[in-house]
Amino acid sequence: MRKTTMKDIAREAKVSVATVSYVLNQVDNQKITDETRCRVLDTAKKLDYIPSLTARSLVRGKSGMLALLFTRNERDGVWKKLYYGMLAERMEALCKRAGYHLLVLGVDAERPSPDIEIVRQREVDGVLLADVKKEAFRDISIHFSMGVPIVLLNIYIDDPLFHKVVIDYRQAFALWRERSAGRGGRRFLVLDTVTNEDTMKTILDAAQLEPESVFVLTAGNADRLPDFLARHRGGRGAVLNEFVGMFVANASRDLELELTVFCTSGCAELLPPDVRTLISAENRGPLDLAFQLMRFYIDAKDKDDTFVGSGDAYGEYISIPLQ
Amino acid sequence: MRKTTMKDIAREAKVSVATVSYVLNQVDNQKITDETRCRVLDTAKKLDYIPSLTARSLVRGKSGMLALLFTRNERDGVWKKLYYGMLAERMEALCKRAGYHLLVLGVDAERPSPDIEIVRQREVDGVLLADVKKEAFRDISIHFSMGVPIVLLNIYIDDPLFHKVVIDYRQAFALWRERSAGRGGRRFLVLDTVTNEDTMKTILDAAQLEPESVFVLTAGNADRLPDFLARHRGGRGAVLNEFVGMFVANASRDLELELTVFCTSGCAELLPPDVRTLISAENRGPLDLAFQLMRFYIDAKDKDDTFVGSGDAYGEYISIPLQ
DNA sequence: TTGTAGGCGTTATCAG
DNA sequence: CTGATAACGCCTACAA
Repeated sequence: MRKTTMKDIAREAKVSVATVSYVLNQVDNQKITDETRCRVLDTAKKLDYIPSLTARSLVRGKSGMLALLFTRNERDGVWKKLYYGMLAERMEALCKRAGYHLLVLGVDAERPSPDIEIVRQREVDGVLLADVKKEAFRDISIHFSMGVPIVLLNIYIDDPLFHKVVIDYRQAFALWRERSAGRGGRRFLVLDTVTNEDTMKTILDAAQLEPESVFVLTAGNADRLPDFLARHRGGRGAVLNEFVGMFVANASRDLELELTVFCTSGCAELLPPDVRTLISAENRGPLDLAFQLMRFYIDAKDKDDTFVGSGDAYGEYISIPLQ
Repeated sequence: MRKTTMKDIAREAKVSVATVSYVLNQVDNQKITDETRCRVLDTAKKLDYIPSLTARSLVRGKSGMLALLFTRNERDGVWKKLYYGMLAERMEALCKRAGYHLLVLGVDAERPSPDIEIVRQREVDGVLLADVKKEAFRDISIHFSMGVPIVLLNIYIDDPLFHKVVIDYRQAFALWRERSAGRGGRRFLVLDTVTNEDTMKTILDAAQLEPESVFVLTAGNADRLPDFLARHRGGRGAVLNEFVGMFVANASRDLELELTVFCTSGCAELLPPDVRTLISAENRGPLDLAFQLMRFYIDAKDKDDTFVGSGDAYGEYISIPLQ
């Protein structure tokens, strides 16, 4: 037995498919008798009708799906995956509230193009992009220059074509230095891998630390972290994101460190009470703002086709301060 | 300027749409001249042709997407979200290798039906289901009784209709007791919220512990964990999953606990070296097996329509031992 | 070897 | 108020 379609309902309820469509979609500019409406609704229920979002997408030219894109990198450790996973989980919640479905797409660091194409193949309505290689942007701009609204999440890149929401690292590190000024001890920084080169550079510039005081957690070097931390015994450490923070906290027992974790994923609860935290205002992190921005551009595009791609509001960074 | 379609290519390359389709899909039962093939391929590239997976889905009757479903519960703490997120991240990797795209779907604990319907609306090809309420299964079986292959991930339920991959908790807890037999101290258990009642019961039965020695981490009670742990100073603790494990490790400094974490998400690296771990063989956890199983049933269904729904191989638990 | 045409399930534009 | 009917982009017998 095939899936029941509108045609089936129409036949059963003695009306036309058009009428069925009107009733089921509650089209308001069409007047339908209560009697027929009920008949349609009833037979729809009786036949266990399931609308086909595929067919709808085809005719509407958009899918009702949003995509989360992130780079899959060999060097990335578990912490990065936790970060992406959390992003997905939270984005799904946002999607649900907004009436969208979420497509999660890992992009191959070496060959980004085919993965990125999927966005257009599936007619995704909007994209959030997290941590992508600089070189990939050539491919990306080809795909997105006109068309799908796309917002970059915590990526610093000199391309006015994209909307960007970023952590204000300069401000955050300054605040960290200020807050931990009263105490002695060497300063250091522990962070996750960052695929995007410019973003990494921005972070390191803002940190104002010697290279030997910076530890980048990769898939393979976690065993060297304890040594690094021991060398900074009694020091003041900044840690980028909650997941790395949790790990560092665990690895730094009895080292009398003053840890400050930059909470960018809204999971400050994960951290033990003795570490300090820097959090975005009202706990509205980059994801929330990026999502909101994306929706804004989707709506704008729906209203006015000439809007997107004209370069109007592009190119601005939206910087999120931590406090 | 509209999206380029096959028709555009056909016109430009002076062939019919059928030929274009044959070439682009590499249909082998059709013989195409190398000359025309090249011409088609070239013009496709020139016109920047993007195939519409939407249209393809419509005609094929399936979408090329797999779904990860999980319940969103008010009581769930961050650890649960980490778990789901990790699931999503890893499942995406599996999907990519298998040539699928991943749809992530959070299900409202109170009103599961509408969320579950999406699977059919989008013509998803297969589903992995993680931790769903018992009552939801009535709705679920309506949707899935015939049709989409679905595998339950770590859910104990007395319904022979579903394929299930579960952790063998009885075995795991027995192993834990055996491994930690040499040491004194009270035993306890810390675990995440588990939405599915029968699963929770199975776990607690296998643990063989008094209620007061079990701590279920919810969104609101993390602050009471230190007290709980302190009451078990010097004891032997089992912890369910790496994320909770990390948190407990952090919260139990100087309490001289012997912690054993049941690693079900393949993230044992997250844990400090002084905690013990129980891991699935070859690090093939529930997710990997469930995914494999799902693919098997998808293939079976593709080959033979009468296969699925006949109840043949349904109802069996696939139990994963830890070691 | 290539072309024609019907259909996949919906939506939307016209007529009635 | 309701009904035909033409798209949407692609696939695939069946013809030529």
